[in-house]
Amino acid sequence: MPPKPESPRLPAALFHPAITLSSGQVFHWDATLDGGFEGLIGAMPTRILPSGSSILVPCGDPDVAARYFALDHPLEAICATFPSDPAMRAATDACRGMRIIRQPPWECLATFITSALKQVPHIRAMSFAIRARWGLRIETPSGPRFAYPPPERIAAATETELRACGLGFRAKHLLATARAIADGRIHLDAIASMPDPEARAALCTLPGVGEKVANCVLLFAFGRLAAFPVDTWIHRILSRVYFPHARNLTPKRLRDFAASYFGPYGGYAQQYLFHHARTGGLVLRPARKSPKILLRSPPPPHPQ
DNA sequence: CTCCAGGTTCCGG
DNA sequence: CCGGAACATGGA
Repeated sequence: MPPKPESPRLPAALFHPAITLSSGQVFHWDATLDGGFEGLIGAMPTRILPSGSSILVPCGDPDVAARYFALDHPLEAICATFPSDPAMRAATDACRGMRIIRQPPWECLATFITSALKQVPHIRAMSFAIRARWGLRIETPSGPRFAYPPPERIAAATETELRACGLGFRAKHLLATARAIADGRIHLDAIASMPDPEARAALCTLPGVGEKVANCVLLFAFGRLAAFPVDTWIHRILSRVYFPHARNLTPKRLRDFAASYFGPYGGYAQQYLFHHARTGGLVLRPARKSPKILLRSPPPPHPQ
């Protein structure tokens, strides 16, 4: 349905929803035919539609949307703090308007627990399966949607049921973490007010949460813009671009480098590098364990 | 068939 | 602190 003429309008001079919502920080939004997006912010049905230097909010609460999409982040100033090497500049140009959004902590944490060794489309599929099975059904103008189920709901599920959502070995981790939170052994809102190192350490006590997932939660839910998740892509980028001759890069060395090189908005820099590389802007061949050998002719058959 | 994916955990140097 | 291996599932 077309947006009503009186749709609330948010000023957003530098906000690119398509890049933001496809950049692998959140997984449950749908593009609409008119170039907008729809999804849930928590349990609030929301639709946004870019319109010039602002966005229309035909459905949902504009204030909630403004906070969720972090329209208060001073993007120009943030990008100005990035190091000015070629890779960083290219990524910054390619990702103009991408924002690090503020997700509800639990659904961010749970989703990234399921993300281990999965591709972005799989993470999305698992999120939808979990939502459809245990989430609150919410009617929206374009049909029903499902909120992410709270920890108590997942804590009451079985590992088998979670595996049926495609979680594999991640099912055990999500279940144990949901129970830790549902039982009150861990308080996410307490973590929200801790300094970065303490918050990171607290998150890492949860099953299925290591350095990388903890940093994703710090960055994508708690607005800790210096948090720098190192996944396979970022590992490749840092190795190839910044340590082209290093033999064995340890996680610790990459952490130390990232913290000092990318600065107070390292999380933004990380997300721009990640998305630019993942969308093909930075050509990075995956490191193969056994490099393929080019042959002039096909190898002869080799029956046993 | 093989390889890989927004990793974490557990184990032995 | 470091390197390896196991861990499920689905798509290329």
